[in-house]
Amino acid sequence: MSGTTPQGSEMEIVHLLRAVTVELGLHSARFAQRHAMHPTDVRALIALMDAARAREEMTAGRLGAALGLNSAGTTALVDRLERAGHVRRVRGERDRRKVVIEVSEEAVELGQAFFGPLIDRTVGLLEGYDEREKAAIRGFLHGVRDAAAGQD
Amino acid sequence: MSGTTPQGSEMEIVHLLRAVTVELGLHSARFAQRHAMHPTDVRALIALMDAARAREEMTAGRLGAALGLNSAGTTALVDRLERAGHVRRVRGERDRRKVVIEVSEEAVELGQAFFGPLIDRTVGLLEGYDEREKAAIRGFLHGVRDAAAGQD
DNA sequence: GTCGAACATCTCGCTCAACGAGATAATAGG
DNA sequence: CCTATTATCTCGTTGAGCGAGATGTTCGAC
Repeated sequence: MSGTTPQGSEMEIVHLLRAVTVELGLHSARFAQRHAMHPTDVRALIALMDAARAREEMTAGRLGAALGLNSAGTTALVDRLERAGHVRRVRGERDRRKVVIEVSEEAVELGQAFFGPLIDRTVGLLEGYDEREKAAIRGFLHGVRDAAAGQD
Repeated sequence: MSGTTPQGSEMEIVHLLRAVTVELGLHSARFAQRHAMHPTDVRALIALMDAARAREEMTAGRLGAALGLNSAGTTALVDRLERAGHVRRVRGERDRRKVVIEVSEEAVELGQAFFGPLIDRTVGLLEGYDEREKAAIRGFLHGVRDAAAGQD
């Protein structure tokens, strides 16, 4: 932050954005460590809860693909989560080759207890802004997401 | 998941923020994979470049602490980075127990080539907003960072 | 109906990042 | 100098994730 940048205002926000991603990552890491899980396990639970909210069935294969794991790694991941009681394996009804992964109630509550307060505080922050300001925040985040996703 | 959402507008931004952190994480992962590095190696290089920009010497011990590695892991990390030519070990002049880690020019250029365009696009985005909107973005990011850092 | 190809998941053996414990080397204080 | 302290490295182990291949399931062709 020592003023060597020509446009300090913009770069300050860039660094702030990076700081936010770092802090959110550390927050997830704390959740992982507190519950004796690995970062991958947390990402898996988040993916599973997202799927549940979208009323989509998440199979072992889809989960592995979403996390960038191969079949062996996915099996080990689901083994770990199942052993810890965070998920259940359910053989697909329609297609019995599939293994549908269901998040346990206990894991959902764990996640809400840990991430809920952060979400509430963020929503609280947003309520302090008017529509034009919120539109700016929304537009900026949208743009950054697309810039990061589109880049090569 | 939908326990506290009477207002969709705020939750949309919360999800957008999470999407941004996911995309930025994937962007770093692409950088790591393309250069045959691990996520930890990328985090290490970023920490080293931050230190360099702040004109601070980064020693092996401080680097390990910043990344949450113990001494053995830190040694292995620096070994990897040195073998790949991304950093150099330099024995401390004043205190010869210390090992100062310096980032190679080549690694700096690698990082700029990959992250520079994204930063430029982000700055470009920001230039489209007026001061009040930028203040809102800055304030929001600031608040989220503190909320994530302060929690528990 | 039965056969074989395609598919979804699991098992086995391996590699390598990170850990714990302890060794080695250098500084500072009495 | 001799001891406590600090900084880094070495050794042996653990465990997540990979590649290859085994097992069980569906579906179309005949």
